[in-house]
Amino acid sequence: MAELNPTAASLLGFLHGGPASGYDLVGIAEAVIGDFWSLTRSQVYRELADLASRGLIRAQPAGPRAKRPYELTDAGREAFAAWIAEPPGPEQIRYPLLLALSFGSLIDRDRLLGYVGTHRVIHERRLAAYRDVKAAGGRDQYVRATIAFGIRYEEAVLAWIADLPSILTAE
Amino acid sequence: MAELNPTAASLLGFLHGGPASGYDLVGIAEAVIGDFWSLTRSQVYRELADLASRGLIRAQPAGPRAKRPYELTDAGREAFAAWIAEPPGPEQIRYPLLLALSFGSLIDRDRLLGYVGTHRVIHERRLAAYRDVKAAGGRDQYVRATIAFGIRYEEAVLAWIADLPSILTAE
DNA sequence: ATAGCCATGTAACCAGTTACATGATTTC
DNA sequence: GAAATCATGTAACTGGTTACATGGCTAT
Repeated sequence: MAELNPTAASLLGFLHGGPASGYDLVGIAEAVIGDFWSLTRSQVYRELADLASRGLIRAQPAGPRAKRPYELTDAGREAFAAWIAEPPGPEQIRYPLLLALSFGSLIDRDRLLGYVGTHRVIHERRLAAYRDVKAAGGRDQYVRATIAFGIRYEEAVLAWIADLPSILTAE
Repeated sequence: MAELNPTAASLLGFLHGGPASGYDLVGIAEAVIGDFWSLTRSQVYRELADLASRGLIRAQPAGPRAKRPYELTDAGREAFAAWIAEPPGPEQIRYPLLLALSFGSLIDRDRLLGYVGTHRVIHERRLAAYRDVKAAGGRDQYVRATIAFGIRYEEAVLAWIADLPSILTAE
């Protein structure tokens, strides 16, 4: 039995909450893990087709608008359990702003600072949004834990941006 | 003229420092941008072949061990300038530990805490390594700025991990 | 009835990873 | 002359993105 990739595994994870269609799953995934695990519609449909062909999920009779909910099978539950029993790998960060910054000596200084300013606004908004979610309370403790990560992360980025002038004007 | 992808663009960026072979570039990239922009050998050789076919770089006569250094062409310099003049996109984070945590209700609690502990050690080591680099000083201000990011980031992750028990024992 | 959104999916491409394969040079 | 390592690259696959295409349902 081939291994699950994390994206497929997360679909199985969400199906523990009951049957859902591809469309539903895209929405759930964006809301719950979208901040640190991106996925696209195409990918979801492809993985669902693959999971179904491997017997890990089963299509239910189509509902209105050809909505095709999938349900977990016992094999799917087992495959998820096997996946989650493996230690999670290291995180991957790809940050184009840092890439641009690495080549700071080849960029016009004002342009570079403009990029940083744009990102500062983005991170301020995200931090505010996370704080709103946190203040609203609710959700399960695990989702709250991921939001706590988001808050720490955004705070760190903003602190770093605040530090930048003193790093970049030196010399 | 098709756009450059960030990986190809970074190769052009490094070639501003003088001719370098694929092997050299892998080493430089890992050292300078590896913490927030991963790339593999295969990718580098493929991008170099592509850049050469587009006239953005030019192979120099091979040295010992078939070492084939490439140099920037004027067109390459222009292409890099055009790339860097575009605002950098949003960062992408893919963090399997957060994914596992999202499904915390489906995991044995001790196992989950074990995963977190493993990552705490990893982040502690990385933070220490960044601080060593910082203390050693030197390098250009832009590289120092990316290291400052790394320090802020690792500190944030560790602070979050320290918070976790209070988030997860509630309820 | 028609406009807008819901919901599905396919196709083509591009980027990233892993595994394989080879030969030259240096060091002992 | 053997072992280690430097340096190159190819092949095959997997995963991720973008663009395209279609039709059903709902609200007005």
